Amino acid sequence: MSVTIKDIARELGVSVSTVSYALNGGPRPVRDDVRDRVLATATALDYRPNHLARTLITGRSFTIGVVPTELTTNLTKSPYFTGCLDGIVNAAEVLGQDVLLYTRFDQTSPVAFVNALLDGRADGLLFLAPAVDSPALELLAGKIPIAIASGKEVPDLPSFTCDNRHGVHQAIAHLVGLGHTRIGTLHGKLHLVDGIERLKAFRAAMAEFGGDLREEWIAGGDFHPQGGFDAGHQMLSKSPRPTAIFCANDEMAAGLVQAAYALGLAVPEDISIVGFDDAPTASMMHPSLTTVRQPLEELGAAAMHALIAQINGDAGAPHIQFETELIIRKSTTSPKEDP
Amino acid sequence: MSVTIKDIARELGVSVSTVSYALNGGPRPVRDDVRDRVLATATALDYRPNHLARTLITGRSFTIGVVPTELTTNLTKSPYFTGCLDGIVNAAEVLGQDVLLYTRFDQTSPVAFVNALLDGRADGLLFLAPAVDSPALELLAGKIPIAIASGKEVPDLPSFTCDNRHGVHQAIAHLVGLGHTRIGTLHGKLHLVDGIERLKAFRAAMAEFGGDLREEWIAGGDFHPQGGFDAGHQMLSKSPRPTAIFCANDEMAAGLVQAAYALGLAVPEDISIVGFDDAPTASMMHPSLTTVRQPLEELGAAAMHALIAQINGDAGAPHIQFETELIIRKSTTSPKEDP
DNA sequence: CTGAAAGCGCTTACAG
DNA sequence: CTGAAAGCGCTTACAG
Repeated sequence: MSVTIKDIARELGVSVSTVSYALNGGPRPVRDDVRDRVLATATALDYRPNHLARTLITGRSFTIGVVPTELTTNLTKSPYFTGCLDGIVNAAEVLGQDVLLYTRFDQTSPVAFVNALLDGRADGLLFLAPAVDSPALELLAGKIPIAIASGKEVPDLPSFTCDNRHGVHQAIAHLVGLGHTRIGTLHGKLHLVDGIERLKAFRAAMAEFGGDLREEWIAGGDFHPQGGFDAGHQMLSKSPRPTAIFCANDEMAAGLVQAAYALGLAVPEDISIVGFDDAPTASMMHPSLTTVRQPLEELGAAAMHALIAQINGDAGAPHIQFETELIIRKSTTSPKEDP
Repeated sequence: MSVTIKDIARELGVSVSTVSYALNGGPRPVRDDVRDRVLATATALDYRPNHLARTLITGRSFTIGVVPTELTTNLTKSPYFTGCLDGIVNAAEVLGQDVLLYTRFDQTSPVAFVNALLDGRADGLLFLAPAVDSPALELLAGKIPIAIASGKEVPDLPSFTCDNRHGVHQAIAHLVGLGHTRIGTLHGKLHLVDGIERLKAFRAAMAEFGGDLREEWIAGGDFHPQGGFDAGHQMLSKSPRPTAIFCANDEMAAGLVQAAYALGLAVPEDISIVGFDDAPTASMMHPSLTTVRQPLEELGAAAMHALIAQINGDAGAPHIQFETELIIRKSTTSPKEDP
């Protein structure tokens, strides 16, 4: 039904190999006039190469599969996801790769999941914040090139994260510097590396600075705005409440700000709030959000480059931690004097 | 190198057709014990079906290609894009489709571009805000199922937009109702339908309401925050300046707010600002943004469903306009009395 | 420089 | 219920 190299070959009375080599410009030489006629006929017949057939033979699809954590609804609403994807897509263009989003997740079995990822369409897989307990990475390792963004380190697989420990330390040091001692945290999902590490780093920093660490000032917000609102609302309703709260991402911080407002609290006067990521919204919120910036685009792009390097046979599986940067805005100030 | 149905057939001493039918559960019946042995052997050998080979024969990839307007850097930073993509991805999961992002654009020739999109990997193409002068749609029509989001209507192709005319009318009516007569606009890209229609609707509404329409209060902002800042800064520096500005999207509105602040103007006291889209940032900005909401997720999802219907042979190419909704927030108020 | 042929991993008529 | 074979549209040794 669609035009193939066979049609061109028949039309011209040459072999399909000649057509193939002419179309590809090599590697076998083709007589100039033959090549010209092949090209002209291809255009005349409106020939279009079939990427599938070529990939089936060459084993290269020039397509990278992106595997998000899990398909929660509104995946693309996540600033983490879009930030990384941005870097990935930009790098993909430079590297001549297309991006296949694996949006279907067969939760019934890891095997089905893994099979779906190994169906031949992608030359490599880029995992975005994989769950630490996901068996997928182990099942996949060695079977296809893989790079990991914001996941746990796996031997022989390149991985890219931000320096969570240092980032959280910057945030807590900032709050302590402002005079806070009663500091709480809204942590993220604890099956994700970023969730685990930021909570751990929070505890470590509080211990280091001798802050007033109370378990009721530690709550989970699932990395989502609503979770931040709910957990924050509960934490701020208690007495005594913290004078500052570190949130493991900006989305929870946004929810927390709303919770504070709902309780009639002023931000930052009554409660200082720090986020993480420096999502696009952070600078536009009211008040603008003090946050720990991680370079998500660079992270996604670096993972993409490492993946392509791996596909091309370049050895090396770097584990890179990107530096974080504390961005001080208007959501933090010194605590009020105790009454 | 990887395990194929041939390996299973050889292992069991049956034909590849039997293996194929057993694996697929039909359509040809396979004796129960044979089927069980095939399945067991497939698992034992760690067999994984090759999606490419199957697609090559069946002509169905269960993959939809998403074609963004153009690959500007930071594509995924656009709330329009992520909003639509969100709906697309959600619908894709429901419909059992994967999403291929066409990120490489061969700007050198429309033919090369079209060929890339017709390479066999996608069963259908979903265009996001295609340029009105792009030859791609005409070249592609009839060769592959297509659905269009926020593009111009093409006969026989399903298309989905919001009701730009009514949306802009709502915005201007709101401003006029507040007492504004000196109203300007920051328009978007004029090679996109949304850009064209919103500007046209602005002129129409101003004519209808008898507002003070001046050409120097009409400027282009390219749909980007920086463009909104630049064009807004210039417009607000002039004298007389408008008391209200309608922006063709929220990103430009955000830039315009910054421009107003940079000039020492208060929002909304000195200048009322209305956006379009109701992007996630709109409610979090300071001041929160009055804007015309269009249901981007629904729009993306509807386009996806129409595309799949088309692939499945269901006739009909609906041209649907989604209703807009005016969301009144804090960036608009009555103009100050003239001094 | 060129052609005939094998083969990538599948599906599916065709013939029992 | 099953096997042998053709074929999807390509690339690439093999043999001139």
